[in-house]
Amino acid sequence: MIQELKNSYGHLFEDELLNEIAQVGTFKEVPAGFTLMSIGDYVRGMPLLVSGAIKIMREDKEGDELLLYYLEQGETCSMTMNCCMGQTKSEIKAVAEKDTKLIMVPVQKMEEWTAKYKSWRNFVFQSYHTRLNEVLHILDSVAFEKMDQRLLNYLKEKIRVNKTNTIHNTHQEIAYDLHTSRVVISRLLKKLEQMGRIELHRNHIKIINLV
Amino acid sequence: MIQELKNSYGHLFEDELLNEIAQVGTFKEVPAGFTLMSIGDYVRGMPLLVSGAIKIMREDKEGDELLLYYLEQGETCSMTMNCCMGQTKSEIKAVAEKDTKLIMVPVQKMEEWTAKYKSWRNFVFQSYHTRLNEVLHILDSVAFEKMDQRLLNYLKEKIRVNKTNTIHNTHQEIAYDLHTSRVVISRLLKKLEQMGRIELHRNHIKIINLV
DNA sequence: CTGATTATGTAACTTTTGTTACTGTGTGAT
DNA sequence: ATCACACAGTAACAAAAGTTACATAATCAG
Repeated sequence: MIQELKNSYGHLFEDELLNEIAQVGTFKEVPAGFTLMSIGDYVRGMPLLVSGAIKIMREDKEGDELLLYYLEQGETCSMTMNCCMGQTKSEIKAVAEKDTKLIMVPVQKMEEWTAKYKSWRNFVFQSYHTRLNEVLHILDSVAFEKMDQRLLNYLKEKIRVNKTNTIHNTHQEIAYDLHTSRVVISRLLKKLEQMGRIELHRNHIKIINLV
Repeated sequence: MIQELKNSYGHLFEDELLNEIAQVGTFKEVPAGFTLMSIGDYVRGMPLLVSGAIKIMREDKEGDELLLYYLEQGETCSMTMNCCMGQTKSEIKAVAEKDTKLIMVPVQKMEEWTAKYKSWRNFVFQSYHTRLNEVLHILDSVAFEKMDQRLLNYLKEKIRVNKTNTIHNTHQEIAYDLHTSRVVISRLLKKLEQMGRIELHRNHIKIINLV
């Protein structure tokens, strides 16, 4: 584990902190599609991403969903910290977007390290900073843009995170992520295909040019 | 200033920190409607609210606006911290909702105090925590609710912050806050009036019962 | 008082999004 | 092969939100 840790976090944390993480953290490997957290779960640990990506979604009591952002290598989830601090249950859902390796750190360590290590403090602040900005961008997208533009943003982000030109999702899954209906997504995707920007296939979409 | 400071922050910070704030902070008093910050402004200080309330709005380059939340006594703006950390320009607009008293603290002090005072650290974390949650709730509202419900939420929050049953706004102003058009707001307000839940007047709305 | 300005009411229409319903077509299990 | 099922295409319609246009009423400056 210590090697994985150093590769992803060596440039961020001092050796002493890396050792502490190695001591109290537990290594986890989850396959794509694995649900790491659901709405209502109690938060026990803080994830430090080593490789892969995790999809973070907002989910309300009625089961309405909305994609917030992806966690990637070297990142953590400030939403988790958020829940820990408030002693509240999770209001988000976390699903592995790819096969993912991560280290879980008990939440009790968080405050201790915040006082002890400047690098940890910066990491936590940086994380809050990034997540707040990402949530703001999603808010911009939902509040100011129409569904066709939101779909384009979605496809672009998806190929960035997955480093591929083929998106392996059904129209229904995309509809869930954007909180709309399958018919709406099929309609808009068909338009993109007619513009020659994508190719539609069963269970996957080939990206030609999103500009 | 030290007295104002103690009233609002005495229970949060130790005396030593209160003294430091008093030394480097500048006291400010602004009237309702005063714009404290616009999009593109550089962030020079961090506001500590002493009394009153400040309306925080998201604003994009096209001038689209959306109300995010209100800052109240004893609170600060993590959006400000957010901007400071990233060395970026402000992506929000701040307007005094009521006559407001506040203390401006130079941003340079932030990191220094974060290392030095546990109470400050907690305050900053708590602030990020609260703001992230508030932005999430706005996101829920925009993503999952229809305009009639969003308008109700808006009116409720407005009377809570202003501690009054009369809202002194034009329909156009409300439309800006919710990022919709004046006609839509007039339409929905008229429905609420017909339900006997509000009374409409020129330049103000009397709240009867929002349940 | 008069005229200009601002706020509101409302009709008529368009656009966008959401819903229902039905079709056809791959895919995989047996 | 055949059956069941999940996925996608599409039409027809409904609902919500946005737009344009105009009328009327309150307010204010001169």
